[in-house]
Amino acid sequence: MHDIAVTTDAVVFRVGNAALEVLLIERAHPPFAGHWALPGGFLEAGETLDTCAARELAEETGLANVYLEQLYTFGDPGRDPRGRTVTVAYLGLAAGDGEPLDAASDAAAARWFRVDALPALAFDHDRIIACGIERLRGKLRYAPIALHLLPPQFTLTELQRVYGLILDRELDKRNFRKQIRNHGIIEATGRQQRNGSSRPAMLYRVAVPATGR
Amino acid sequence: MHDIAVTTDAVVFRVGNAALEVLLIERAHPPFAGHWALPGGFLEAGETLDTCAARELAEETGLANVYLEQLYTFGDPGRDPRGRTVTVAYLGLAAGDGEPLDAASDAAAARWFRVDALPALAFDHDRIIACGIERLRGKLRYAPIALHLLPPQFTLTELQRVYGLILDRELDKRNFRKQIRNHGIIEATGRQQRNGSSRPAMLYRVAVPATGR
DNA sequence: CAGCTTAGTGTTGTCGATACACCTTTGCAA
DNA sequence: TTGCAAAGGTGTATCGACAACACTAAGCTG
Repeated sequence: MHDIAVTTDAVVFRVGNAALEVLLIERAHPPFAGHWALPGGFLEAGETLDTCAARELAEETGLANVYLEQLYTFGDPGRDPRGRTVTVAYLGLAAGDGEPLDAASDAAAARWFRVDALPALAFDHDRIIACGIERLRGKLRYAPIALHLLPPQFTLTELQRVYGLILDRELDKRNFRKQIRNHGIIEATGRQQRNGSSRPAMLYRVAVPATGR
Repeated sequence: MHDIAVTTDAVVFRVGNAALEVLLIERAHPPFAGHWALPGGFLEAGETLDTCAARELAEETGLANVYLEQLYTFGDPGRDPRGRTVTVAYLGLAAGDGEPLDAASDAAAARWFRVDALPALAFDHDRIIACGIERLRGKLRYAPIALHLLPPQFTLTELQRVYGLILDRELDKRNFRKQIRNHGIIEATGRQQRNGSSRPAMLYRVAVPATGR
């Protein structure tokens, strides 16, 4: 109506080898062609904002089945050289087990970048990523979102690594395990995982809180 | 660009006589003329989202100098019968001391309603208010936002009343005062307030954390 | 000055968070 | 076969945050 465009952008995190990583695409078209940016694009006629974020993410990077929640909306005039654009940013969490990426649509490439070594970014996407990190850290303290950053079965050491890397500090193994057990949101599967030449670790999964009865 | 309009809406709370209240306007024009709704309106060319929310609130209700922060963005297709509209909702907090309201612009009237006795609302504004209450309760636990619901000087009893009404449960006076003192975000002014025929109460204000030095 | 109304104050028990060190299980190589 | 390297797994003591709980103080009114 007032010549305003609405887009969504997704800040998708995973925990890589040794650091928190964010998913970026290389823009195939102007503006900012050749620059790295968050996956996202224009809201289409019949779809919800949530759907738009998931669709654009899948189109440009091939990632599906990613946890997504709304993050913040950015609409400063001048943030897009094409004209007035309001973007609804989403926070996404992907398991670190390396679902393959598949750049397509407006993306020339798609890659994970360590959050402490980001390239130059298009638009105000650096601000949006900073906002995402802040939210991720904050929410980790009171919500079990870290589970979205792991495959369906995982060891306690892996889970602790996720917390440690996001909060950027070392955690005590015994205290960590005690907390997790008290909250009771995960449960042991019977299975174990062997990691090379050391003692195997118990695998855990998210506990479903006694449906039915 | 894609025939999408962007608006802002403000969910402004205050603590009234005996309950949490939200500010509504009576819509002067279709759609939903005569219905109650949140104050808000279309984003204009050069302004930020924050500015738009403050401007629309001031235009329609006369309230200025209200604390505002972004809440959530609603964009489901069908939420506005005129066509596709995405609204960025804001959470607002006003002091309960009764700055007078002044309905104008698209508002035929402006009034405070108890959140437990809301009229029928336009659009999806009931959902937006529910979202605002949830955020207010959640944030109260870890951020000193209750101070925005009081005048610059206030008594501890008043502050406790604010917390109690928002959380909807009784709080222990001694424990409450201990917590507040420990957090150290407010300080005593020298002044006292007389409330009729009883002992006067000490007035407090927000402590500025030692600027300068 | 008696009585009403609101302001203001401390102690105790419980629970969650932190700090901290050793034994166990496996694979591999000497 | 043994011993060594590498990661898994476990318990206790201390401290600070939070909940429960009852009386005295100051001012006004009749």
